[in-house]
Amino acid sequence: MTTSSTGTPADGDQSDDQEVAGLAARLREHRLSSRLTLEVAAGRVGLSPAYLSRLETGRRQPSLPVLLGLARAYGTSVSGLLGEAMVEPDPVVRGGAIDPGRAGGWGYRRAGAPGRAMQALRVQVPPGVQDSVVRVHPGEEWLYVLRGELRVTLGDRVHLLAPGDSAHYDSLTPHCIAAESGSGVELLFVHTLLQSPGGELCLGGGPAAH
Amino acid sequence: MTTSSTGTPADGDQSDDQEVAGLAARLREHRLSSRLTLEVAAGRVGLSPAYLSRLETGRRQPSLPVLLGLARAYGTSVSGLLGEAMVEPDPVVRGGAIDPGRAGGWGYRRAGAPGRAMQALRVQVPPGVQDSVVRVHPGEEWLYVLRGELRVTLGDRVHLLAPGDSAHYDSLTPHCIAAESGSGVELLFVHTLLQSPGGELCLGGGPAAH
DNA sequence: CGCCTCTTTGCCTCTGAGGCAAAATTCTTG
DNA sequence: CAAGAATTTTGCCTCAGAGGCAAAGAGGCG
Repeated sequence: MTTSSTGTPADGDQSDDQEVAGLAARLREHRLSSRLTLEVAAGRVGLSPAYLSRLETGRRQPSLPVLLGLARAYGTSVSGLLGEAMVEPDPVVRGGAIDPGRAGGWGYRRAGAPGRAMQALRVQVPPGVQDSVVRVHPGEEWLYVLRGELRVTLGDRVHLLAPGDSAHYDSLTPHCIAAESGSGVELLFVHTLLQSPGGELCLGGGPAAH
Repeated sequence: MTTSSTGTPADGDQSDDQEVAGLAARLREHRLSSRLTLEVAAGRVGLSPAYLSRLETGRRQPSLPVLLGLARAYGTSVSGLLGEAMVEPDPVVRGGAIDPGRAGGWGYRRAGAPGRAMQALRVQVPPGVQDSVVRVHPGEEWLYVLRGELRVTLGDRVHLLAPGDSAHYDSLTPHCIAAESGSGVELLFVHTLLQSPGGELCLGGGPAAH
């Protein structure tokens, strides 16, 4: 599914099927590893043993409440039952709804305390400039769009950020930014500083600023 | 069925409802934050806009395939849509199926290299001994049952481990262990050493060994 | 006011969730 | 090996509810 969305609606049928098939196996796995019988496990969730058997053999698909019940009964999460890759939370937080817990770390306004591992900048992205260089480096970055529309590429996903939107991501994911709107973009940029070997921070000029 | 059958098992009805209610809100949130119209979003997943509207207003519950499709369409996980607390993977790994990636860190056998932050022990838990002290300290612990049945309490969950089973958990979760079987338990115990202030490791005697 | 886009609601169909009881299979034990 | 207990699977039925369609609200805008 990391496959970039091809645009066509359903290419997911197969992977869905796979995920659901895995669910059946994982259900059985969990029950057996807890050394429970169908009857006991089913009773615990409020199901009939017959139905649970069908779930574990992939002949039925649980509804949402049943799925939640099973997850709880087995002391795991729905995500765990579905075998979902531990997806890190969406790096994009839209305007207004900025998680105070995260964006609240806003004391580092401007160039923060020198000793800090974090630095904040106010950046002007000129209209034409294409930050074509994809960057990868250790640390963490957070940015917030003040004016204009920003195109942020994180890994293979492209996000369009409007004023008020923000993004928080691991700097190890390949990333690059560019102005989407014709009049340039103004943004706030915060990142951790992991003291590059050279010691200087190459922040001065041009599109290579971040 | 969703109606909790016999009184005992299901206290989950409410939290389930809550989780499902959250789903509706989160669906809308995701779609709006992607600036998609019902029609576009629905088309992308292969649903009718009307149905998607019902999902977002909590008037319908998506089936599993639909849920998976939505998660993919919005670039998140089912877990994310359900707002599941990021559940750390089940600390208990049953016998045989020991994840090689984790249990494989087995080079520290016995008392590992002194400089290492990890140490391994072979522990005898006598029959009667109740390790009633709940421990909390920074670090990580891993244990493996060789003989007998071990009762491991992690947080508020009690796990029964048979020979071949293992558990891997953060030492910050309150934990205590005890012999379940009458003839005592024999286990391997590995943990990180975060150099206690006192400097000594109080490993010598009795039930306080870990 | 009329037109447009977007969302919600009424209503219908028909799949498939889920229970029950009987059959099949596996595990014990004499 | 046969009798019996425990566990899992299958046949069959019912009915809630998933999900589509088309029409009815709800805002914006000229």
